[in-house]
Amino acid sequence: MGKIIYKTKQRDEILKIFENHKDSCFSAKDIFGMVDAGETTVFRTLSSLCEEGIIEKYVSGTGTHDSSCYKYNNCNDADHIHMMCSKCGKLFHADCKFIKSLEEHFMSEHDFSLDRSKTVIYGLCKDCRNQGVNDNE
Amino acid sequence: MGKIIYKTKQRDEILKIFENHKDSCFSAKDIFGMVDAGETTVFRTLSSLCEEGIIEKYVSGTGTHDSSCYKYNNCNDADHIHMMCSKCGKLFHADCKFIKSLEEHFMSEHDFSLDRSKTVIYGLCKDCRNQGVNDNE
DNA sequence: CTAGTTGCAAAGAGTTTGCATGGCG
DNA sequence: CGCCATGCAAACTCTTTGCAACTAG
Repeated sequence: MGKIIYKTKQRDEILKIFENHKDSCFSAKDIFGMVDAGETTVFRTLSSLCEEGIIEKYVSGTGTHDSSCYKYNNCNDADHIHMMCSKCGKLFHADCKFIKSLEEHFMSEHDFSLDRSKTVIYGLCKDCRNQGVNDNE
Repeated sequence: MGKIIYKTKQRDEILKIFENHKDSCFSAKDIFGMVDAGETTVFRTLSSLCEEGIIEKYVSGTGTHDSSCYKYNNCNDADHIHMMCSKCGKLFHADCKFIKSLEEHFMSEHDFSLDRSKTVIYGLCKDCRNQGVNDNE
């Protein structure tokens, strides 16, 4: 059957970071800088945690060298979806009942079962819109 | 003022691919394999076309080696949003009025101006759901 | 002729793999 | 003690940059 997961210092440290910041996104590099573990271990542990469903992998298309980011998966019970500002890169929660009807719409009208944890709505957040700055880059 | 865009064989070939497959996504590598142009040129042309708003850049978080993909931008006049199946990777259109209210909701309730062309809804398409196969990878 | 374009080669960032060592169960 | 985890170094993928030759306007 499946492999046994060992409890090690490195895995523990990494896991704690996500548990203590359930709403934050971290890149592999972020994590690497925060724990006492090798790069390889960080990547491998992140992969494992993803497979185990404990964290979720996201892709941010903001910069030139885009790196994946990882976040604690507390979407199981919450009715929210993520919004990412394409300008500042911040991640927000749409934590409301509307999401329910969103899912229902996609299911009934488009035969598509929306995956709340994978979907990210892109756009501009309030602050970035108010700044009105239109820097093309 | 802005730079003049030259009409070259390479740019032309690349552009034609997108125009002839307005609903398909291509990675830089795909394009590279389809035209007679150097890798650098492909990347640079794709960037240019993005800046000009002719195509759009997407990020696909499906595999291990994630590469960006590019698609013709026919979103200017259409009221649709994209749905990508996390299993088969196919891209669908949600081409309906609901999107309007979706945008309105995010704006009024969350102060977030949704970017239709960047946003991709992830989930499972009809076919993949019906197959019922739950392959973990 | 001039400014934008091409493409090779090389650099660069992010991520994965090979392999020997180390540690949990 | 066996199997999984660790981490260094090296490989690999995707993308960008430098630079000299080229070409559209």
